[in-house]
Amino acid sequence: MTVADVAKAAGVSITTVSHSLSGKGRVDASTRERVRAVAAELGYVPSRAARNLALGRSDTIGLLLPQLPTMSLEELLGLDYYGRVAVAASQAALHHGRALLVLPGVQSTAQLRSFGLDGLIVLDPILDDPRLELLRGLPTHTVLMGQDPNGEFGPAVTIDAAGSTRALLDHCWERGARRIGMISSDLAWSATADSRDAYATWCSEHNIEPTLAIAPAASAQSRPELSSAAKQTALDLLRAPDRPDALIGMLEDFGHGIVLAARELQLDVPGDLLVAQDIDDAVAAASGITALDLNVHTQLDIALAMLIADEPLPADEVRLVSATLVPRESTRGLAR
Amino acid sequence: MTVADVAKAAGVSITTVSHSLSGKGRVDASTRERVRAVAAELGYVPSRAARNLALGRSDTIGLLLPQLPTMSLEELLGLDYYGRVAVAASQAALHHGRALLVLPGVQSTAQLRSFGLDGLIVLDPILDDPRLELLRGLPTHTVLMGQDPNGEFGPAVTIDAAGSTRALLDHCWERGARRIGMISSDLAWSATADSRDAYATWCSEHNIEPTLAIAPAASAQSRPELSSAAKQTALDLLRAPDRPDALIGMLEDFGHGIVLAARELQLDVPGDLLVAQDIDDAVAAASGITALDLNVHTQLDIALAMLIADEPLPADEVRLVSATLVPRESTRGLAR
DNA sequence: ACGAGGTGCCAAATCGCTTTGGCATTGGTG
DNA sequence: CACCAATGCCAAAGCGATTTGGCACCTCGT
Repeated sequence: MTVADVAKAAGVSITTVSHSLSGKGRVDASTRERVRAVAAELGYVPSRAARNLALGRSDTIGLLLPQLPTMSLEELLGLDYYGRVAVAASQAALHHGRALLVLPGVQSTAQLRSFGLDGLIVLDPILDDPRLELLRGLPTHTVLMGQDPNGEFGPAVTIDAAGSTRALLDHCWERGARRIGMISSDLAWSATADSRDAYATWCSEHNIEPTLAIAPAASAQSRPELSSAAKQTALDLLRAPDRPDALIGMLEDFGHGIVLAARELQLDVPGDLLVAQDIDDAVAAASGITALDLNVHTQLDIALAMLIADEPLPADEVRLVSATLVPRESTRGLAR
Repeated sequence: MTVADVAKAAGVSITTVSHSLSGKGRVDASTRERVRAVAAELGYVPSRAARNLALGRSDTIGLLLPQLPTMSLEELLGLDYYGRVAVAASQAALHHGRALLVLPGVQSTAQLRSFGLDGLIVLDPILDDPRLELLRGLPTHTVLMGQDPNGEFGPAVTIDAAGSTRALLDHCWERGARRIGMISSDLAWSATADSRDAYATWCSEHNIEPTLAIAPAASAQSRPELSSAAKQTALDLLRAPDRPDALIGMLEDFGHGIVLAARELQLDVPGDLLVAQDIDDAVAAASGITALDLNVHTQLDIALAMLIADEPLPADEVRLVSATLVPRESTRGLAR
């Protein structure tokens, strides 16, 4: 079933069929409708390969999933977040009339090029991300989703890490916490650094001594290790004299780890300790842990709009998206 | 950068370049290596569109995500499972040298055809699935992942629902439970029906009165409603005289709902009640709920192998994959 | 009545690759 | 020496769409 078949059936030329279907050339309205009817009748669907070749574009966008040096791909991708983004990105792309290729573990520029993408979303770049090297000289338009660690690539769409962190802190403050600690990770996301800075600033504004601990995540081999790393770190903090009355976990599963630590020390959440996490997920929802919704759909809509835009965007174009606080049981309020 | 450029640079014909790179025609070994070197030097990557057009295939496989009539796509897709499958399928496809398109919410056959797929995985078909209608007369090879509700389409790869259910039951039995109840859902997956049948059979084999309850999931609008539906159902069962000493939840979040119910009734898990779930996810892992690992990677490997196989598979080819029991705290054992 | 300008349609070139069929050249054989 | 087969290479014909440029015809305005 090709244009030629439709042309023959409609008694017109191939050109006229193409013009009729695309609405581009000069075709009599009645002819155009007739051709369209014939095409529909025959169930004609244009060959994507031929279109791509003729038009020089593929209407396909890639989603480059992250890689961490130590954590195996399987484990890392076990994080709900990446699955959610993959599905949400596919939806958004379809919505914009594009197809989306999910790309985990792409190794070489050649492989990346071989997909003939005409747009690429790079998810959660980290410092010295090996993937960024692949992008050099790539003819494809690229948008980072997450913060650019070197400030070298762009454009990007990212969560307003500072604002989001402050939202979490403010929320705990409102609920009565006065010694709010943060458990960050050693992952080289620059959002991590921004959040810590925001935390330090916020503390000094509120005349609070910051309590920042780093839980080892970069060396974790599996997902449960993330929460137990957070748990150990939380235990140390909570055993200290003058223990925090609120703890914020800055990675998936950290909130849960903190809750486990509290339980072990027989501390009530939220009676003795408020707990929050900087990213929402199924575990946080199920455990009633207050968290930030990163508004993945919004981020992806923006990313796609940037990719699809006619003129290429300036490399320093960075669009910030605010996270939405989802208050839950874990920050309802301290006992007194 | 085209074959013509490489040909010119290497001083050979286009044919020779093509043959050298594909290793297909008759080319002198030294010439072939020289051409390859030149191509690598120039960073030549063949145009996928041109390949696809010439070869008449796209090396691209689609993953058709499920749709439920009532639950919104966003909510349904919020289930971790689909995100995990999407990412795992992408990995598997890449591994087989294919690209994978994630397709949520595809509406028409025409849209489906427009992607020029040469393989399609249909995830979790339900009874009267509107998507199955789209497949009629589709030139594309199709494999169902999940059970075929009408037994009409095939081939398929699916979890051995009966065997898996029995594995869960046996596990609870070994851990001392003697009144094992099941909370199933009203979703029209045929695996659901198979599991219930297996449950009935198992019970009669063990001379046990079955305790089967159906929690409303098909009408749920959001994910938390799933666990609260399971919770309500569990409450009813647990308040009954001669309450079950084990409950198995047959849908994501059901295990958690059961745990919530037990907590509300001050029943200890696993001291007073064993809890298990038929599908593993982050919440089950975090809550220490015993669950079945559906071995998504294995299923996908098989599905891809079936799609890629040279001769088309018989429509009744169904490959069963066993689920793996992941024992956790929730079934450690009853108090006495 | 004649040219200008607009309208409706089409033939042919193009995108970049694969593959068929054929032409020399070489090497081995009777 | 003549013949056949094998080898190395290439020109050209697809794949199925888009798009350019041009040909006829029609309709005005003068």
